[in-house]
Order: sequence, then C-alpha cells, then structure tokens
Amino acid sequence: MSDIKVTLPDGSSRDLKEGATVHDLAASIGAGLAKAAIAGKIDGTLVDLATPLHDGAPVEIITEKSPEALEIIRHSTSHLMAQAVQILFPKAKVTIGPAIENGFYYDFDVDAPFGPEDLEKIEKKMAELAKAGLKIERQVLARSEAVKLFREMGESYKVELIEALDAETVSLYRQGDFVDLCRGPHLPSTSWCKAFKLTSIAGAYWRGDEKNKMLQRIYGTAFADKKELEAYLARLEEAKRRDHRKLGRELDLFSFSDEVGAGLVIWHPKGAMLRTILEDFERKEHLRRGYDIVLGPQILKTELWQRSGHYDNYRENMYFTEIEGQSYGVKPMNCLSHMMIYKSHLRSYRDLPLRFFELGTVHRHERAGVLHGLLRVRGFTQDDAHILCTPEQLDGEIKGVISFVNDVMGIFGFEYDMELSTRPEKSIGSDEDWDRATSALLGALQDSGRPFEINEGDGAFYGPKIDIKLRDALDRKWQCATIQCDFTLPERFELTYVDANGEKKRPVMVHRVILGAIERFIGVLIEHFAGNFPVWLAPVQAVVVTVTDSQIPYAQQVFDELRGAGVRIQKDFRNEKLGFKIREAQLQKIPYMLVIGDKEVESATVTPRFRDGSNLAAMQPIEFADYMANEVKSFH
RNA sequence: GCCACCUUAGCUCAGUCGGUAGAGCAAUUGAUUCGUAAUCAAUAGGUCGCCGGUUCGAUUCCGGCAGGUGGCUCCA
Repeated sequence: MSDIKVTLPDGSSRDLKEGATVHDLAASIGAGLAKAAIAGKIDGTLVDLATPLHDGAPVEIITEKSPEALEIIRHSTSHLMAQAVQILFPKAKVTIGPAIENGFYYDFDVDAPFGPEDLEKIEKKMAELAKAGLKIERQVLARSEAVKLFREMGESYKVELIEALDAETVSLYRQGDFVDLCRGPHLPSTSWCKAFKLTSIAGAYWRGDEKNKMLQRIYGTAFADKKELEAYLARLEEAKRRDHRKLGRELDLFSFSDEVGAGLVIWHPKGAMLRTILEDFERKEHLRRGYDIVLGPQILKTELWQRSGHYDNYRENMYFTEIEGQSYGVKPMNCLSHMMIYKSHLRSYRDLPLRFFELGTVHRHERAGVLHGLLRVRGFTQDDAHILCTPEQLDGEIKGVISFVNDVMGIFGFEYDMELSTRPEKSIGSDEDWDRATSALLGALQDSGRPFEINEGDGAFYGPKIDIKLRDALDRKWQCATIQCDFTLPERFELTYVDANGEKKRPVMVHRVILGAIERFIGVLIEHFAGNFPVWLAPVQAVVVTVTDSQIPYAQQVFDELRGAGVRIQKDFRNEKLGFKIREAQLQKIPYMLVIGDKEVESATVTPRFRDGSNLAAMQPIEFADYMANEVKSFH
C-alpha cells in the first residue's frame, strides 16, 4: 500500500497511509490536536473529520477556535434540534435548517404550532442527545436511493428538495436514528454541541413563498462554549438598551398611539427638534450640490397615478379619497409633482441636469405585520430628489449621488452595505431601457471601488436601483439611501428637452434619497449613538442646573444668555439635590450640564460637566456659547 | 396579510386556580436649601386594550377586533 503526502498550512508536509482521514492526520500531529479537531479543509473546501485525504492535498485541521468552526457547530446544532423535535413530535416533517448570521434555524411542518413551553422541552431533549455523544456519520447515496429512503420515511419536503437537485449522488448525515439530507460538513459527534439556546418560534413559508404552506421555524444559536454563548446573550441584552423604541420613549422623542393609528409617528418636542436639525442639514447639503428645493401636494388625482403606472403596480400600498366626485390618491412617492414641475416649461439641454429636491411626506399602506417602531412606518418623509438629465449625463449624476451618500454617511459615522437590485417580475418598461439603466448603475458601483452585492429581481417596478443599507442595534439591515434609474416615467409623461440641434429628446430620470426616510434614519441613528447624540444633533445640548434656590436669578441670566446665543438649552431649577438633577440630565443623555453654585455666581461663570462625567474649567457663559458653536462646526 | 406570543396606574412589572387589584419609579402637596448618578413624608392615580359570549358573577375562561413583540412575505 502506497503512502500519500499532504501539505499543512504552515508549508510543512506529512506522509500518511493511503486512505488516511483528516482525523488520522490530526492524530499523527498530536493527541491534543486529534481531540480538538472537529472538521478539516481539503483544497480549501470544508469537510468532515472522517473524510479520506488524497495525495498532494493542502489540508487544514479545523478546531473550535477556527473561524469556520462556528458555522459547522451551528449547522450541527440545527440537526440536533431536528432530531429532538422528531423524537418529541414524531409526526413533524423536516425541511431545511441552515446556520445563519447569529445562529441557526430549522423549519418543520407540524400539525400544531410550537409554543414557548415546547422550546424548553426540545432544548432539554437536545441536551440529552448531546450528552449521549451520538456519532454523526456521512453517507453518500444515489439520488434515486435517497428519494426512495425519504419517501419511505414520509419526508415529502426532503423528497422535493432532492428531486430539485441535479447531482447524481446526494449526501446524508446520520446520528442515532435521525437521518437528514445535507451537504455538510458536520461535527464528528453530538457531544460537540455544548452551548446552545433556542431563541424564538416563527412562521415561515416553505421556500419563502407566500403561496406555500406556512411552516414552523425555530431559531436558536450555538457557540463553541458556554462562555461565548453567555457573552452573546449579554450583547443581545445590551442591544435592547439601545433599542430606539425604548430610547424614543425614555428621551421623550416620539410616540405612537393606537388611537391615531398604527405606523403613524407623533413627534414630541425633542424628537421634532432632532428631525428639524437633520432637515436643515439636508437642505444645506442639497443646495450646495446644485439641487433646487421644490414642494408638491399630498394628494394628486387618481388619473395621474394611473398614467404613471403606480395605480397598476402600487395600488395596494396607496390610500385613496374622493373629493367632489373626483378620485385622489395620497402620494406614496414624490416623483409625480417633480415631473409636473419639469413639464411646466419647455426645457433646453442647457438646463440639464435639473435636480428637484423635496422633503416629501408620503403615505404607504404597509401590511400590519411589518410595522416596526420608526424603522417601518406608514407615513414618512423622504429626503427625495429627482434628477432629470440627458442620457450622456446619467453616469456622472449617479456617481455624484454615490459620493453624496458616502459624504453624508461619513459625517454620521455609519458603515453601510451597497446592493444592486435588478428587474422584478412586476415591472414596466422595455428590456432595452432596463439593460441601459442597470449597466449605468453597475458601472457607477464598480467605479466607486466599494464592495457590493447583487439582488436579482429586487428592483422597483419602474427601474433598477442601488440600495444602501444600514444596520440597527440587533444587526438587522435597513435600506436607507437608494438610487433608482427610470426611463419609463419620462416616457409616460412625455418629458422632453430640446437638444443642440433643436430636436426634442427624452430626458432620463434618477430617483434618489440619501438618508431615505427621516423616520427610519432617526431610528437607526438613535441605536447607533445609543441616544448619546453628538452636540450638533442633540435636541437639548445643555442644561443649567442650580445647587440651591439662591442661585436662581443668576442661573436664569445664564439660561437667557445662552438661549439667545443659539444654544439649545434647558433649565432645572427644581428644589432637588444636585446629585438628583445630574442623574436626570445624565439619563436624558444631555451632553452638557452647567452647574451653578455660589462659586459660579460670585465669579459670573459656569462650570460645564460633560455627560461622561468629566468637567471643563469654569468659564464665562459667552465662552461656553463659543465653545459649543465650535463643537457643532467640527462635525460637518 | 401569515405564524407564535404579549396588552394590569404616565413608566417598569407583581397578582387574582372566576368573587371588580398591588409595588417601585414618575406625578401632586409639604418639609428640606443640601456641589456632580436617586432627601424625607403624605396624597392622588386603574371600566386590568376594546367589543361580544359563557357564568349568579369575567381583569381572569372562550371568540372577534385593535395595538405591540419576534419572525415569514413585502418594502424607505
């Protein structure tokens, strides 16, 4: 029997007997490694520990510490959960159960939905099975054999999955009496599932299609050890403290009311202030980039929505009303007024590009189940603009918007993901226009030099788009900025410009938002800063705090002076101890507290205390006003 | 819209195996005038989300609706 030679990541090589597995290799290196090994990587592909090696292969041993380990652990834990579920609920049919970003899930078809008490039972059973240390073994079957096997077991979803595959053979994994169709790799034994927790139950459509049966999904998470699991659960708790819905109430920024209606935000003074600051910022940033501010009405005649295609493609998301026998639609988008503005004049190529900007409030009938704090609402204001340009100007305009987005996100300190969404099934316009628009966006993305993903079929009904997504405290992605190309609406509204030869040409339209919806952006912003807004955004920048009643006259003078100097300031002259007032200002996350005691009265100064507990030196109120103005300026 | 769960005072939450409810904080009043994260006391505050049903009696059990939470689908 001949020997084989394999290469390790450090460049060294090992001689092994033919047929030797990854585990044998680990054992040949050392007993400790053999014990720690959970999988391997041959030729860059993850494999089971029991996989035989071939001559000349580069091999890597995967232990719990390897970056790849977590996914394997989670995937195997999802199988462990499926096994537990089938023991406890023999009628449950298994479907799919992958590892995901923060854990794993498994979808089951069961007679009765799971309840929270079922999770406990399942978790307990999983612990038993893990303790039993069942060997997890891979088996390769011909496709027809596998279909037969799963059909006999009554696992119709697995049969459907296998039939959809075009491979000759499929792999199965067995642990005890449990068998699952799976590519793997998996842990060598269930005893490696040491730290897991089932987190929630949810309904999920088979294959993600609303028309299919709703399955029961159980989410869970797993880690290499209990400590990491606990650290993760602690992080989740921390994220809950940053939740914008909680902070929105605590900081008195906004509220919702079931008497007003779901998904409709009520902005309290501080929230409205924050919003106003953002809106002022936006106007300034747009004006200096050559945008014109415009405004359109909230409702427009239904005929106009029919002409634009919204009525056919977006009606279910719109609100309609009737006035004097005329049907009107409440605007879900701002583009129509902007097009009417364009049409109000004969346009020359010399006028283009035209960039119409509107902080446009729109209403969309979002389905009840999708509403989520400020991040998904039914009435919201977009920092919306429509750029009308010649086809030649399109690339430059798109690039301009991408750099606009990049500048603004930098000011807030946001990381973001970019995605290109292509033509959906329900859409209008010619293939040719879609291709042109898509390649324009793609080119701009490639030029930006930033990584991006492609979402096939995820575009708007009128054109492809670039989506820019931010993450909330729980790492969920939310679309904020978007750049959408549109050849169709200019066509439908017969927009034209006169070119250099005196001929009428069709302009191209770009729909774009930078922050997206102000509501959503503020939601993400609150979580990003955990409510600790930088001075330029803080709705209240400072609070004047007296030590005792005797300082009130001077403190009032300070308050008046600073408010006059443009500082967003509050006063707390209550008859409470200083510690109490500091604590409240701290909980309100107000950046500066101006403590006024006898010392300050005497020297006509204020002593600013920053919310991190540090103190600035005593200074005159006017000096503090300058200091604040500088701090605001330094942000943008 | 679909699945599961939740809704008790302004907030956070107890509680009643069916006999109309309690705490802490907040609020109000009084005392205290106290220099960097909670001064003390008293008072007030609830159709137990809404509408029906079962019952002698429902906040509690059942149904519907509304609102919310986590997902699915859909989207800024």
